[in-house]
Amino acid sequence: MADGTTERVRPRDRILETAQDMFHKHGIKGVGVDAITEAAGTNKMTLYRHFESKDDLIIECLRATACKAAAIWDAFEAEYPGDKLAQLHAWVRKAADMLNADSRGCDMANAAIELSETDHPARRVIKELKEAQRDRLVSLCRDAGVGQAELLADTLSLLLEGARVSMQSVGAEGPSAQFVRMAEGLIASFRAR
Amino acid sequence: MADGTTERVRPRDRILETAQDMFHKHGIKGVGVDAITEAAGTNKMTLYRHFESKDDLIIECLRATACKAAAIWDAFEAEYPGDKLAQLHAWVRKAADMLNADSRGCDMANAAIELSETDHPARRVIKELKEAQRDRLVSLCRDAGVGQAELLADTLSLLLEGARVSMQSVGAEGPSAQFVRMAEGLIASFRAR
DNA sequence: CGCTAAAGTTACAGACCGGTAACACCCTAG
DNA sequence: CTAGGGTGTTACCGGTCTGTAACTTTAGCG
Repeated sequence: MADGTTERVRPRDRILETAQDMFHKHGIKGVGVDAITEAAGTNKMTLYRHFESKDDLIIECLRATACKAAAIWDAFEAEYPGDKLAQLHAWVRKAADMLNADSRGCDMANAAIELSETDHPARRVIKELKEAQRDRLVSLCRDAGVGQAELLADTLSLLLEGARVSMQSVGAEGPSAQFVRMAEGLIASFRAR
Repeated sequence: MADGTTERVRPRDRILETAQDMFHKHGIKGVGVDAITEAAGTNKMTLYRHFESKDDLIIECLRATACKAAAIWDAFEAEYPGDKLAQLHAWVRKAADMLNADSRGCDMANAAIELSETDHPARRVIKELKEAQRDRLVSLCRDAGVGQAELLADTLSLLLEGARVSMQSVGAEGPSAQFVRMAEGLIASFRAR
């Protein structure tokens, strides 16, 4: 303990990272600020000096995860520069990898379900970030030369979203196990016409 | 108030009905037993005389909603006796209707997300009930004479599950708006081969 | 009527929650 | 060396949560 990694990083970043991880694993309402600060090696006062409230922390966490997701998208472009179809297949592969590696699904979708209050401040952020991801997938499908790009993108979106939640209800051996086959079949089908 | 409807129904059933409704609207962790009993026109002691714990109440609520879902399935058979393909299309229509009528999604999926503890007693019930629904959809697809019935059923499952959660994150104008077109397209595509 | 079982009432225990106040500390910039 | 901002510590507030105890009231039924 007391290693450089833990000590050098600013408390705010440690809190943000820890909160992301704990919200993801245990859900937002399943984690209290005390548990977060303790796991982050700090205390509640420091948290409230950097974040207005727990709701504010939640929002910052969602923005942070959205940033990480954007970095993954950028990696597709870096790996297959200009080849949008290859990037689309990479998206399918990456989505499947993340399904297998983690069974707690999408933080934003989970948050939307947990925070049922329609006027919760996090809701508009969730919608905004999810719409950005949707736009990105639509663009990818369109630039890959697929007809009805929006319909394909939306179908893939729902498939992935469904796979992530199905994982949590029926488990990994359920319908989500066929995600890659479904997605690839859809892409092929949309390209054929 | 104090009308026959409220008074005649046994407290246990009133609690069960009210809890289902409130869990659905506000989430499981978003509503306490006090609020449930008050809304049900009774009190906490009576609740705990009929249910061992809140977890027990949760499980009974999930079983009750599964029963209601089963009744909807039975209605398909009653409306199109023997015509499995018509029943499959009725399933799509009904799913879309429920998407439009209510934006809080599937109680079982929501519960699975909210109750992140892997050993929560409700988890095995959720899995069991979801698997039963999956089996039913697979049978319907198979009996409708569709090749690769399991794959079609699983794809439709994920699409619907995704639509229900997408509804809660991006809203009704998001990808879920295309659910019927996607589902019908898939059925047609699977039947064509 | 009178008995009994179910239901209502009140109060409480013990834990946890988000959030704040007051104060001591330490590290670094000047 | 010193001043000051960031951080840690402790204690606390008011509220909510699940669950229980003891007692009173009500309702059905022979």
